[in-house]
Amino acid sequence: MATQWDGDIPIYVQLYQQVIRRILDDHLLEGEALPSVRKVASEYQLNPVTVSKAYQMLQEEEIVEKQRGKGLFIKEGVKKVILARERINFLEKEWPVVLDQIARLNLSAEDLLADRQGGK
Amino acid sequence: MATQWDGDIPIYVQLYQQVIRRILDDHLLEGEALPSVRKVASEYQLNPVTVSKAYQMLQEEEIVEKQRGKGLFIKEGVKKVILARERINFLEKEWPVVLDQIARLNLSAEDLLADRQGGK
DNA sequence: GCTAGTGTTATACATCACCAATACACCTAT
DNA sequence: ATAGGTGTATTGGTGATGTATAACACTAGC
Repeated sequence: MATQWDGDIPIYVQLYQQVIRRILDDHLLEGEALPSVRKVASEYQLNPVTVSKAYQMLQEEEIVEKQRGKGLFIKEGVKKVILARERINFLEKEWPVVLDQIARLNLSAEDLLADRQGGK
Repeated sequence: MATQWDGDIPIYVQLYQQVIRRILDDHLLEGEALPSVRKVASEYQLNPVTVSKAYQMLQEEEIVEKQRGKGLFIKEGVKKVILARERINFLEKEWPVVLDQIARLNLSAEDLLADRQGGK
């Protein structure tokens, strides 16, 4: 889905982030298998090892489980954990920086949040 | 002021960003000289060439002007230009990504605006 | 003229992250 | 057993980053 890569971020990190996003968006469901490294690699014109590197991050974080010779599977109950973790990370790390920038640019966070559409 | 460097971003880019921020925050004023490369280098334990690299970016963007043998000086009228440029960049590139993430994490305006400090 | 201050350039160097090519180990089905 | 599907360990190349060192050209003050 990432039409192009952000040259400032390693591709395998972007792939990792994509999986996280797809889990949160219910495009990847718990219990499902990740697309194979070779499939992703051919889809994006990458080396399978590059994809594997992204998948290793997911294993280290216990988001995904390896079944030898079969593939990687999304663990049960993981969406909830990711959601909680990402919320904390966003609120503590990313959002304060954004707020700083908003203030520096003399913009209003209230206005920006109010102006979004489809918000509920 | 950056107590530590963000390992994911080249130091010279962070130095560049710092100058931009200091101009917007009125810590660096139009007409003023930038601190010399050697001073900054010694302050942060860096190589002068690394600092120079940041200063070159500022020259290429016409934010700063070289006076041979004297130093680099912030051009007049530049704050306004930077502010406009940064606003556009923020609204078109950064903010949409932030909004996406906010939606994905089901965060509300209350969550985001609750207890921030220094608000005006 | 001399000295000390500007930024810049050139060279060499070490290090590291990134990514690709290859080969390997494993599982499953036929 | 063979073929085709998993992920991955290894190796090597490339480029970016930052340092070290030195030299250069210019300005300012004495």
